[in-house]
Formats: sequence, C-alpha cells, structure tokens
Amino acid sequence: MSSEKTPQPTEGELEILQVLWEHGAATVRFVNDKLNEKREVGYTTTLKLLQIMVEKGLARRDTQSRTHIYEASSSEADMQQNLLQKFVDSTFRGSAMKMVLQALGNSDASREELDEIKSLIDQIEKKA
Amino acid sequence: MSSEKTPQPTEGELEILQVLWEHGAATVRFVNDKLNEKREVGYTTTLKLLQIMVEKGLARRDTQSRTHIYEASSSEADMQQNLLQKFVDSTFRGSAMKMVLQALGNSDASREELDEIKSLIDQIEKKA
DNA sequence: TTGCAACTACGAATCGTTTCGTATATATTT
DNA sequence: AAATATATACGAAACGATTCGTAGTTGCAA
Repeated sequence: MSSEKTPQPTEGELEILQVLWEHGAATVRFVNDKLNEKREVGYTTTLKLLQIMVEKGLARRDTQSRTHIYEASSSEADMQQNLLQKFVDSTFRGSAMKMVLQALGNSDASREELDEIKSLIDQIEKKA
Repeated sequence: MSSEKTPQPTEGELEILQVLWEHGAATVRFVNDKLNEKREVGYTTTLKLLQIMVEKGLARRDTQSRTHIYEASSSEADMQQNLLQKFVDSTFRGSAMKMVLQALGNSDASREELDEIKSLIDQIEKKA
C-alpha cells in the first residue's frame, strides 16, 4: 500500500502535467512551447508554475545542468484515479455507475471500444 | 437542440446545486442547513453564493415572498454531461473510453450494476 | 409599540491561482 | 571582450472564489 498523497493539481498545473506525461521529462522551454500551441502563456509563467509544482510535490526536477529538467512525480494513471474519485464524489454524489452510464450514453464509442468494455466487465464478474 | 450554455459552476456553487437538485427549490436557510451537515458555512456566505448563482444564470429565484426561493436552472443530468465533458478533456485528454475503463477497473460495482452497463452497451451496439 | 428574530443587500477582507516584471547568472555569438 | 540570448529566482500585481461583517428591512411576539 503506497499511501503517498499527492496534492491535487490546479487547472494550470494539470495542463503542464499532461505535457510531462505525454512527452516525458522536459525543460521549461519545451513545456512552454507545448502550452503555447494551445494558448498564449509567458515563459516565466510556466517557469513559476513548474517551481510551485516541485514545492507541492507534483513534479521533480533535475538541476544538474543550468537548464533544469522537470518530470511528473506521479503517473498519469494514478493521478487520473485520484481526480476521478474526486470528480465522481462532487458531481455524481459518489456514484461511479451513474457516471459511467452517462458517459456511455453520450459517447461516440466504436464497436471495438464497446466490446473492450464488455470484456473488461466479464473479467471483473469472473473474479467476483 | 437547446444550445443554452450554462456557465460552469465553481466548487462551492456545485455543492449548492447538489442540494437544490436533491431537494428541489429551497430557501437560503434550507440550503445553508444542508451545507452545514457537512461543514461549517455562514448563512450570509450561502446567501451571497446563491445571489451570484442567479447572476450567472446557474439558478433562478422567486422573490414573491420576503423569503426567496431558489432553484437550479439546469437539470442535474445536463450539468453532469457538461462537467463530464470538461473533465474528460482535461484529465483524460478527451478519451471517454479510457475514463470508463479506469472507472470500471477500480469500482466496487455489483453484478447487477455491471450487467446494467452491459445491456446498455448492447443497446448502443444495436443502434449502430 | 417596543424589541427581537429572520431576512436581503452589499462592500470588503481573505485566500489561492495565475501572470508577469525585474534582477541576476550563465552561455553563446560577434 | 562586449553584446546578446537564455536561463532561474523572486516578489508582487491581477484575478476569481469564498467568507463574513454590517446595514437596512420586515414580520412577529411580548
């Protein structure tokens, strides 16, 4: 049981985490460039945010060379699980089922994807 | 196509909406009492928030009598759909499937619930 | 009719997040 | 070597959300 409690990222921090998860450890410059593909963000803004994330424990950094390298300190899946829990609680009053039904009802999932879900369910049911 | 774009509620506003959805139209006093079952909140804090919600269009109010009556202006399901969309985008990079799989993998769903999902999937697949 | 209770309105303090200006250090180019 | 580009650090402004104090109004009870 690794009960490391990573703090919840803010909206802006999550955006940065997405970049780190997708591309792996990166420099401020790289992260900032990625962010700027979507919206305009100042370089020092990204820098500051990354520094705060290190303070909070959301990211780690390697300060060996002058240009620091940052990486996410928890895996994308772990963080997703965290955020999902909170989201289900606040928006679906704790019912993951209702949320799944809502999500499926309005999704444009392919047959393959739907079958994937069904087989996952079969697996779960077998275990029970 | 009713394309009314209700603004996104903040965390505090969502808490209030939950009360309004669960119990229907209510007074500030009632909402405040409900909130206080979970955490301490001042009466005027709740009042202010409800007033802001009316401004934003998240709630409506009947000011006929001295004691105003508030109600949510969008249904719980509509709002859940909104928030789900945003959540999937920001946390699962737009993949509702990944989110559903994550949710199912870690859920303690009963066999009945899982079967419910399967039959929903069957329905969707038939339509396709 | 005086006083207390319950309500709304509103401004402002507080708090967390985001953004950026500026200072400073270190490379790189000319 | 001087000028230029690029990096980090840091403080503080700007912004939004939350919280609450206070004033003013209305209803009700003593």
